[in-house]
Amino acid sequence: MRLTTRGRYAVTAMLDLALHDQSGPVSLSEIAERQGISLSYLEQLFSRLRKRGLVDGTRGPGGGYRLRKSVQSISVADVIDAVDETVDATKCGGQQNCQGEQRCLTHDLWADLSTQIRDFLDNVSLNELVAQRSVQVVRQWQDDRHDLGHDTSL
Amino acid sequence: MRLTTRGRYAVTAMLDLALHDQSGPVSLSEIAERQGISLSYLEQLFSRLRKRGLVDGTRGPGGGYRLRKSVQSISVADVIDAVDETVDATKCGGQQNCQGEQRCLTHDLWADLSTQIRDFLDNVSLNELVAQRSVQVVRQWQDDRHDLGHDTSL
DNA sequence: CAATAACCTAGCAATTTAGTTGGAATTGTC
DNA sequence: GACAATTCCAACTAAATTGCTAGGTTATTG
Repeated sequence: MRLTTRGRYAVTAMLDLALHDQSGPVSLSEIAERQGISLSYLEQLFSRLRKRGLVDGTRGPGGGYRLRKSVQSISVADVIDAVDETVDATKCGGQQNCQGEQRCLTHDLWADLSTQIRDFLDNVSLNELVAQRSVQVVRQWQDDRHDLGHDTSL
Repeated sequence: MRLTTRGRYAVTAMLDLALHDQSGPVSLSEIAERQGISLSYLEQLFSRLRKRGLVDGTRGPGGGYRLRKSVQSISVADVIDAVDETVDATKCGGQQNCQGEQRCLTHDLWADLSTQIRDFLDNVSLNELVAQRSVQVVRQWQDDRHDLGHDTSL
């Protein structure tokens, strides 16, 4: 199945955006610094997020990205789908041609698992993440750290 | 996370074993043929399964593998654990050092998801798979096909 | 015009994966 | 005892993927 660092990075970056876009667009370099993700890699991720209509980008000084939809209406599954084509535990992508032209013995098992994962991720929205205490704690830490000179070792 | 073809192959092979070991040891070449998995690759997988105590191997003509425990007591999670070290959606493996020395923003999300997946796979045992109608259908198909000359195109 | 930032394309080093190759060592059968 | 079947074992490989870099261009602000 396909649930990799790329998806994790995308969700983390989107959450960072959700936490900071009240005061206007958030630039990728801010996110890169706060979340410890390479800028160019973020650009690639946000290119996909933009094409999926999850964010809007504005160029030039003071520019950056904003969420296009409300935090309630963006699920973690939306974000992962945007960057990581499939969240599917079957080999065949649900096509039932896992072995030759036949379904493999365990097709249904993987199909069921995929459904479980999808249900879970569909039902977590960005605003639920924002509301989590653990997220707020980390957020505080990160904001403090990057308001001062950002010379903490990494 | 780590839930790849290797784990799928291992579960499929173990299920094949569960379906056929009433009549004595099952050789890997049988499984390879029935399930369309490379023999040498199966050998590598069964080496791990054996080290984890899930199967017993006997050499020589008429030899092969048998389940070491009952089908009730082997879960899908057991099998995947044996071949694919981690089923963990976090980057840090639960260590909370996902970003520098800090937890990343979304640590808890991935930890929760990992728990969900693990619960699901823990609660599916080989005998439940054996009992599934869809498995029996495919089994019938595969057995018929390989009892006759196995010249069906692949 | 200069700086900032999104946007775009190509490539790359490392890792992982599924598989191959080439062999032992063990055991049943003739 | 020869031989074949089979597990067992180690090293290698081709292909894909991943996270990232390099090197631009376009648009916008001041």
